[in-house]
Amino acid sequence: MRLRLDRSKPVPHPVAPRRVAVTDIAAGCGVSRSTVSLVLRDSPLVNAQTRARVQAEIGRSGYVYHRGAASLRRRTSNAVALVVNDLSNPFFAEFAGGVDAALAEAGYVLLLGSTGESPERQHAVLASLIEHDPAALILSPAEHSEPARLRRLLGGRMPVLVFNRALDGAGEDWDFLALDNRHGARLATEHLLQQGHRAIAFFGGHRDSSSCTERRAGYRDALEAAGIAPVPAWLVECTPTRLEAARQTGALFARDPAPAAAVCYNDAVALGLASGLAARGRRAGVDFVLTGFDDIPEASVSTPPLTTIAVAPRERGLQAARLLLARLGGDAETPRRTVAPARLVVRASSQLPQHPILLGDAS
Amino acid sequence: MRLRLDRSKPVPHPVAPRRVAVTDIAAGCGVSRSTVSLVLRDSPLVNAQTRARVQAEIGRSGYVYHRGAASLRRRTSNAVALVVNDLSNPFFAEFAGGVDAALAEAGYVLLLGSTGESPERQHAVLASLIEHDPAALILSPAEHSEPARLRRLLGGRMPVLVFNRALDGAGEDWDFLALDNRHGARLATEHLLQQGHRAIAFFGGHRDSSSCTERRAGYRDALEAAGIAPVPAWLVECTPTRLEAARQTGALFARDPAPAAAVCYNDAVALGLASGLAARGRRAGVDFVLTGFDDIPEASVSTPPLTTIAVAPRERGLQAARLLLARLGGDAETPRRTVAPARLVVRASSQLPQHPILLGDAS
DNA sequence: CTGAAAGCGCTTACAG
DNA sequence: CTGAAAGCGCTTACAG
Repeated sequence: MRLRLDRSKPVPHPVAPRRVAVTDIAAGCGVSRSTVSLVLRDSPLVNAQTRARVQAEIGRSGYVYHRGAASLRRRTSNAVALVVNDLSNPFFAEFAGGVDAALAEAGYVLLLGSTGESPERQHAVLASLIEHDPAALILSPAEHSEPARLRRLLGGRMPVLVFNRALDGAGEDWDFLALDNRHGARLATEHLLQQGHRAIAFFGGHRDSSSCTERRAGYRDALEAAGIAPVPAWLVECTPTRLEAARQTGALFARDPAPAAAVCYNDAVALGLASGLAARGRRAGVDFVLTGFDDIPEASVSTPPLTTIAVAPRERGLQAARLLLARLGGDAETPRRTVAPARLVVRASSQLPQHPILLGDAS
Repeated sequence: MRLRLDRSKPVPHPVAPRRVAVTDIAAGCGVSRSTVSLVLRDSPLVNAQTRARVQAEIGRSGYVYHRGAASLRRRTSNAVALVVNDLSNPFFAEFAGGVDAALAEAGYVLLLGSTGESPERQHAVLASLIEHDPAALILSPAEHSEPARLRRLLGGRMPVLVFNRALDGAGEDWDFLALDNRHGARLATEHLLQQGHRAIAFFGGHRDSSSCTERRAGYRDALEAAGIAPVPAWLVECTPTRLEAARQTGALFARDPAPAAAVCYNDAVALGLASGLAARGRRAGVDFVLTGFDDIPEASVSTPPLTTIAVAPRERGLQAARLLLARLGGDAETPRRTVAPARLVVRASSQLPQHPILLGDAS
């Protein structure tokens, strides 16, 4: 799917008729265009009766303010661009919903693009969006993004907030809103430790993704704090989809001793693991415990319901938009890096029913 | 949450420095602005060497095409506005994802807004979006929208496609992409009938919403075709959320004889009903069967997995965008009303295990 | 094949 | 308090 950045074709239409413009309003009520403009922008300079006449004419004529023209002249914009991975992913959909809500409330408009995790597509989408001169950009970078290339494309044109995935070296002046991956994974691991488990794997994700690295670090933190040496064979990689996780289930049990619990990279992986276990005659939450990450809607209705780490993506969206709006408002105080809290949500998948069996070499 | 349509404040910034514009490119390589413009738009009129020089200068200078200015002059736009209910709803998130993909492929950009089912918010959001002069609009109307008011606001300015909810009387020139609610509900009902059930309720939704009316009609169609008279007490209304559905479960069993099966308004309602049944000691898919509508992601992982009607929201998004792009391209052939197919997805919730018990007065 | 001029719809000093 | 003039960045006839 190639993006056409072709400028010749957007509308092969017969040219539109001239629209109602300030000129028409001015003529319609015998004032100058300047006066109409002042009325539009609620200037206190205009005489009340003049204002009323102009407003009546505006109502009558079906006039629509042309923001493009105003932005061109004033060199400002009330659009904010948001680029995410994919709206089919509820995490990003919720995030986008939060961004949208905060922007609408502030009178801004949202320009949306998606990358589908492809740096090429990301480049094309951003190139297309910046032509619309957004006042700011919120970017959840595709995996394998090149910070320097993004920097070159976006320049210092506008405030940029990077979400979710670090973009090291892209520039000190870009904001970064991070999820607390490390702490979240630590919470999940500690929760399993507290229930007496010691043979705990880390399942899913790709080592070269920053969020996976961070979550693994949190897992290791918790194990080390408990005096447990991580078992390398218990770090199982897999593409973070349900299907792949189900397929990779066997890898968890390839070596002896096998783990009896797993901190999963995310909820999709955890749900896949649960069905992979079922296929091998084991039951999640009964003879194997696990935790997820994200708290997607399915987590609470799956069987068993999934213990997971909630990151409140909608709240992150609100937060991201507000942070950026504050920058637009001239705020130079707020630190560039914000880490959003992660919260443990305990459900049945991590709790053995009735007679908890302590597995592994519990001390 | 009031929308500010205030025009004075979007950017309280110090004014931006002048950007690199065609004038600079022209000066930078000793040609006129006209020539630069022709190069930008890939005109074949330009001499190959001149073109090369101009392109080199464009690359060097970090020039970014200003679509706002071009659109102003040409009276065109390559933005399309999309207004949905709420991105937190996976149905709309998927739909928006499809719209986005089709638009991006065609070189268009997406302006997104959401109504949260409020006609007031919808009005404000649309008023804000049209100031950005979108080439077309895709609108999934909020419940209780007033067609005439929308018509007044939007005028005949641009092609409009209404999705999902009929907007009668808004204008013959607007496209309408409908889901086949009636046929979908009929399929679900027939599926239950084929398994021998006759005591089938219709559960959830509000009578005054068009999609509920249509789905009820499909339910009635199937019953009547099977020679069964609908029992009025088996039409149970409830707000289509999981929680409300769980609360209303009792209403299904208020009268004797009680139904032993239900066609639910949507998946959320069906899942709520399943937990409401559990709370009363009945098990969905074991001693009560049910179907949903939408095929949300949870449907396949719930317990039991939910038989439902798939409407493929992402495909609807692609379809909506393509339809509108065709209109922009001058297509006058395509009929104004399109009905998207609904497909039955059979899972365990509608199938009694092992020994199907025929309930009600099976003939 | 290239350039000078006008204009899209708005706003902003600057006069009055 | 109001108006005439210039200009944001682009494109489009029209000459040459």
